[in-house]
Amino acid sequence: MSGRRKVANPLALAVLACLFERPMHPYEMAATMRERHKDESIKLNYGSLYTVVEGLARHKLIEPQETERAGNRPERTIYRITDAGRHELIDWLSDLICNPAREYTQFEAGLSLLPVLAPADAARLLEQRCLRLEIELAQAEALRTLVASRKVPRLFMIEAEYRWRLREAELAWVRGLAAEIGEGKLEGLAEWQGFHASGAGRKPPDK
Amino acid sequence: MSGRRKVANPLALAVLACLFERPMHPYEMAATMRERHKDESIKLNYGSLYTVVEGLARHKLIEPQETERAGNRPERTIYRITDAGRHELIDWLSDLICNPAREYTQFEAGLSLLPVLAPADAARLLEQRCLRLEIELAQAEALRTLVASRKVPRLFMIEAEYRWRLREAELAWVRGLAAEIGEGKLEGLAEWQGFHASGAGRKPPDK
DNA sequence: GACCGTATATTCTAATCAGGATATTTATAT
DNA sequence: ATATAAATATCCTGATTAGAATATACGGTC
Repeated sequence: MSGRRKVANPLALAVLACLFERPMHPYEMAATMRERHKDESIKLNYGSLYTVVEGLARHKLIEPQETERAGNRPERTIYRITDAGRHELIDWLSDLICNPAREYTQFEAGLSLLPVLAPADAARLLEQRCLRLEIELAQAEALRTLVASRKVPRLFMIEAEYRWRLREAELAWVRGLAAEIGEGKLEGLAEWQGFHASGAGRKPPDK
Repeated sequence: MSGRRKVANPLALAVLACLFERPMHPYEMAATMRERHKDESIKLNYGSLYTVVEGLARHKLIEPQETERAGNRPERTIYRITDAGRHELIDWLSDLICNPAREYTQFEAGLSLLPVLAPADAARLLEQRCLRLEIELAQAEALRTLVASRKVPRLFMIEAEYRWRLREAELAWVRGLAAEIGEGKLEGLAEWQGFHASGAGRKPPDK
């Protein structure tokens, strides 16, 4: 659970996890992550993947095993994990699991500036969000069914389950907030309205 | 609710919000955000702040109003928001509020790779997380009291309330998961254990 | 057999970002 | 009086990152 990591991108963790299983070339790692839907939890794009692999190799957490080519395709380098890499993987992963980290989400950023919007607009937008969250959750239902039918073991979709739970909690809370504003019950609503009625944010007259 | 923004860093949104109130120089924006605890929801550091302000000015969303110096301190530039900037602020903020965005959190990344850890270790780490979440929530209690005492209107801490709610939901879920693993009730646990008992992740013998 | 879309595989580049360096002023303690 | 710390204010630079560009192969269809 050491200090700052040499390679900090979570994608690097996914790379280590792939190579923990068996040696692969980068493109195959990407394919593996996609197939297992890990790219929904860890941002994956090729630009970053190759940079991250390079970084891991530079720090000896992984190393090239061989380069080969199939037919006339571009040559590809197969990497394997090192002992240091295995250690880093476990250490890093343990860290992520046991230490709640400060995260900066888009919605929280938006909420923190909510007073900028007029109360009525805010209420309408929050209701919109509820609708969209409901749609999202309905779509997730399909995946739930998949797990329930034992086609995919729950363990392998545990991160999706976590995401749903948080979305549900979010929905419940946002619904409440939208209602409170809509029904005029939020503390401080009068001031908020007053602030906007008195022309906040309009272009100030050039004196 | 347009496509990709010219300046995408949420800090830029905070800058626009500050200038929506009144003209300021960058350092004052930072001080304002800190004072209002907005830096807990929007990542703030000086390096980014000045870059972002420059970007906003380049795109005419804000513009320098005057430069002044107090005593012998570095000269400072006071910016004001433009009409385009006011529009962008409302548009962007509305977008954040009404569209649930895909977020990549550290914990979700960790969860998605949970099978890499041995079940017993995973359970222990998840319990650890619960303890730390409890501490976090206990500390937040102080802020709750502040709001309850009407020193700070609820509206101005609404983002913190949201964060607590999600943390509470997380705690409940993680507790459940840790218990299921600990008590051997998780579906697929036997396979997971077997996988680790059979030497997964140990250095493969060089044949 | 010519065409088109998708899969295989990597590299390049422009832009963004975080962290620290810099330099002065004011407040506090010695 | 002097040292030290904290606040004021900005800028620089290396590292990271995302998106696009590149190039070949394969599988199906008209």
